[in-house]
Amino acid sequence: MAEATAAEIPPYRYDAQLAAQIESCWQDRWAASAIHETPNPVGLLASEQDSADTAGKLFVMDMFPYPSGSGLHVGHPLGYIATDVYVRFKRMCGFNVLYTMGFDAFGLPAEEHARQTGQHPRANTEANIDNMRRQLDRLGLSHDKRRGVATTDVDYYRWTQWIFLQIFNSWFDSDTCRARPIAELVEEFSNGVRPMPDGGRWERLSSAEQRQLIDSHRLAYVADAPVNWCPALGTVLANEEVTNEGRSERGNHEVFKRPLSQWMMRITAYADRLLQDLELLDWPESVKTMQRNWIGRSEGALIRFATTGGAEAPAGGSVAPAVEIEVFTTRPDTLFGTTYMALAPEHPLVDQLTAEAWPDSAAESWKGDAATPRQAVAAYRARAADMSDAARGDSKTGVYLGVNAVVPFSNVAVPVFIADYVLMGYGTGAVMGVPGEDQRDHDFAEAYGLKVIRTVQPPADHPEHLAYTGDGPSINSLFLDGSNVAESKALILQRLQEADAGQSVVNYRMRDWLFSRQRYWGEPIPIVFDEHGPVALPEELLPLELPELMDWAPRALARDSDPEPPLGRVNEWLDVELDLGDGLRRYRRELNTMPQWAGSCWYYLRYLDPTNPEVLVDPEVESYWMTNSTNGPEVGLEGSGGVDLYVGGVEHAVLHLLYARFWHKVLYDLGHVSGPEPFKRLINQGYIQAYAFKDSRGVYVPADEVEGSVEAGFNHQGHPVTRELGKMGKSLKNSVTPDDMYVSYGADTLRLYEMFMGPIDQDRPWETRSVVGSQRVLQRVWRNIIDESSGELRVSEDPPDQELLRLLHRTIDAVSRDMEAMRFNTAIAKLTELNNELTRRGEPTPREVADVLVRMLAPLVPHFAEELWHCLNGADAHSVTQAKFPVADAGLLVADTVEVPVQLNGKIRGRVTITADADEATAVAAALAEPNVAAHVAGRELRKQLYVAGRIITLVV
RNA sequence: GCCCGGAUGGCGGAAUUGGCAGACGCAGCGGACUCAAAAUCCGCCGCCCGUGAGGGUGUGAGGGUUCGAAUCCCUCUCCGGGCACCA
Repeated sequence: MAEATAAEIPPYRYDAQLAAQIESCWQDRWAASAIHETPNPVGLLASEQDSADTAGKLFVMDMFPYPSGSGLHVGHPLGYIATDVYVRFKRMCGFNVLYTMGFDAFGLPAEEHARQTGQHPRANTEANIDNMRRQLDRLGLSHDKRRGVATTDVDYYRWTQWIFLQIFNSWFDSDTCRARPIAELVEEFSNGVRPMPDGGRWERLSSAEQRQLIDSHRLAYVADAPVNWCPALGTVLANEEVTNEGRSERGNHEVFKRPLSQWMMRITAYADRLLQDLELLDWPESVKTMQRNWIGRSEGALIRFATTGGAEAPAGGSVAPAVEIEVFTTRPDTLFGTTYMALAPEHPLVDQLTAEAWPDSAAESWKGDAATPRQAVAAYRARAADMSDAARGDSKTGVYLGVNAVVPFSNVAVPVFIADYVLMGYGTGAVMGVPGEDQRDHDFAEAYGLKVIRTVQPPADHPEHLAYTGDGPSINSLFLDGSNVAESKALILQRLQEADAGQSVVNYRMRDWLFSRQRYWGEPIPIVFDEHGPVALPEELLPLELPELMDWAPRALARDSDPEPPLGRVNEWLDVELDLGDGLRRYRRELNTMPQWAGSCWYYLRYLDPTNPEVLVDPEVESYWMTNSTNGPEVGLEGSGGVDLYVGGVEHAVLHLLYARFWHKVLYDLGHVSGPEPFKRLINQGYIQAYAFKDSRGVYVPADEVEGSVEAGFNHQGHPVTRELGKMGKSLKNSVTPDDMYVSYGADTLRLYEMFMGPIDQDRPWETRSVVGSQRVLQRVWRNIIDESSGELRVSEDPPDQELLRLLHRTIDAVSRDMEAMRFNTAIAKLTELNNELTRRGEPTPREVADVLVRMLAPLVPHFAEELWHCLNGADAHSVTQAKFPVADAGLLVADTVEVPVQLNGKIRGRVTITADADEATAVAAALAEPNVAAHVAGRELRKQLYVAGRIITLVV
């Protein structure tokens, strides 16, 4: 059978076998000649050769992958292929392009996978990286291999720790709105330039108090806060890592709020800058919107309410100081519609406020069936604590504290409740209940029989049972009456300020970033503790290496257990004797590690100067690659700096991309980078989807074992199954691996197919049976240049005729523009059209055409093009990588004559061929002479005529 | 509920942003070559009427602007994504 096959298939046909030979041959030669290595302007990676003739620099990146170990499917490399095609194109246009790929190897995914396979995370991670490298190398990606860092490299995380120390040793100066070294804060406090928060004097504080004050200003700080504890993962999680349903983003496990002492990053200090600087970025609008929503800026007012009644004076004390409740509201204009007050159950004032006994005014429904307010509060709190945030969702419940609050100006007393629907985490954890203008408050008021006072006049047809949130004149509002919402807001704010009862304020939804993880596989935090708190390790002690632990798995997996960092199991590591300036002393190490996001916050910077032992990145190298003002005609986006093009999945819209922007801004403030933003242009590549099949029980069956068709129905081992479209992956049993495609078609065919499937940012369904189309295209190109049976060139030395030459240059023009705009699907279509014309002619291809065609194909199918390039130019020729991308001859783009459609009363009635520079009269005359047009005009009077040059002739009769 | 995207042949998609709807590919149909099949090459391929030339109709639905609308405006339907007691 093998013989028969060999006899039938021409020996030099471009098939999977030949493709594999070509691909491995050229990959070896490219590697040997270091052809993809990109020089830096200075430093260890500078080149001796002068590279002055380049068109400029370009820094292109993919979001680096987690080496998760289950290997790649064909959906993973979509973005990588796209960047590689673009990078190769730009190199051929003369750009000095930085392009490489690293691995995000610390963190939960890698450790969870290691846990499942039982291997040590380091061994597992290294094996996974090797496997992924092999799969990716096979695609022929033109990475500069010298620059591909892994976040788990000691040489890399040494600098992650260094950045942590930079952040720890900084504070946010809200006057200048930027981070400054902590030493400057100490200086300002001690020399009196900056007033102390409590009005005291720096020298009067003990050294422990001084440290406490300073520590409370740091951008990285330890705080006791309610955090997201995920027992199943054995760690706490950032808000960004918890889903709306109150479960872990990774693994979908239960998450509970519990107070713990944890490392936090003061990202909230940067909320406004993170928001404003989005304007500088060329990012998808949807990602910007997600970040805006996450930051959640809202303008409103803080209003203070006095309270009456309530708890008696503390034992032994005199009179209890008047307790004030502070609320945040975006609608201060509705103040006089306040008919109750509601606090979060966890609100710190609740204990002070709660009365000993129910006052006479208390309605039965407010008491929660309890004998005293304290009992009611205790019962209600116990119930609330047991529920996740999400579960607290739907109900509108609460209990009365037995105490009243007083509305400023009107002096109306309103009852104070604690209520589920008020969240401690937003605003002040207390709201003024305004049933007239807020639907949630309206629901609550209805449930507890509270009054509804409208303070904005609703339209006549507004239903009685609904809150009115629109604009209108204020009513029932004393001095606000008659003003509209905006006017009333301004007016009440002014009066509140004068009365010292409130002020305008900006509130954010975003919280500080919880930075500790009770996990082994992460960067150790370079901090030790003495009896007063955290002490930074000096830079000389970096890297602080992660100890090799055999017993690394998390243990605390029960719901009520406490987090237990694995690093605490190593006694000799836990306690350490150091001389940090005060002589040799014992310290206790920080046992938590950094979250998965730490390493990915700055890897793009290390790509620039990966081997620099002195600094994170040489400033000259950094500003060379990260300044993009000279590059591209974009208006209004200059000055952000950053990676020229960043491609990755939309799933990182708020996590990685927000954290990285935050770190970059801190580094910018401290003078370590030259611009305020890390990624100037962002593209989210779409997902590759695939059909998945379910049997009658609803269980997924392997998609590659399913037979049948849409018409005939699908079946698996004789049983009918149903088809659906979903994300490719193990869970849907619908993965197709690149390795499968390499065996059947070769890497270049896979590249071409993935780029041809559709626009880069669109989801698209994978169809293995369509891949053959891309292979056939390459086979036809091959046949137009190489004789399949002899392997000889099929190229003529004659110049192409005018018609072919014009087609060639039209193709160059269109393909260049498509490549620049990353519209690879249409670029491929146009190349296919040109090649189809060559096939149609059936003659040997003119060398000039073959040469240009091969160069245009080189970015898309680099091995294939390299092979043909050397067939055309001899084995000793330089690489097609170093050839110039063809430039269209403008003179050949305009034809002498054009065929123009004729539109009569809105319908196309024919086509006429006229000279390209014909005027309207000539064009219309030609149109009227066209038989079919003439027949339709049939003597009627021409009412209107129009000629859009080269496009259309429009006639109206 | 709010905010973004989408919807074009049997399928993936194209249309220079208001100017020939369906490029290119898959699938399908017909032909050439072949003893035959595969491969290759040539042709057809939205729907309806017509032998044909051609005519009608057609870009989720309805309306509008325009000489001209897949593209702009209004109303609606469906699909995908994000946010959601955020005071």
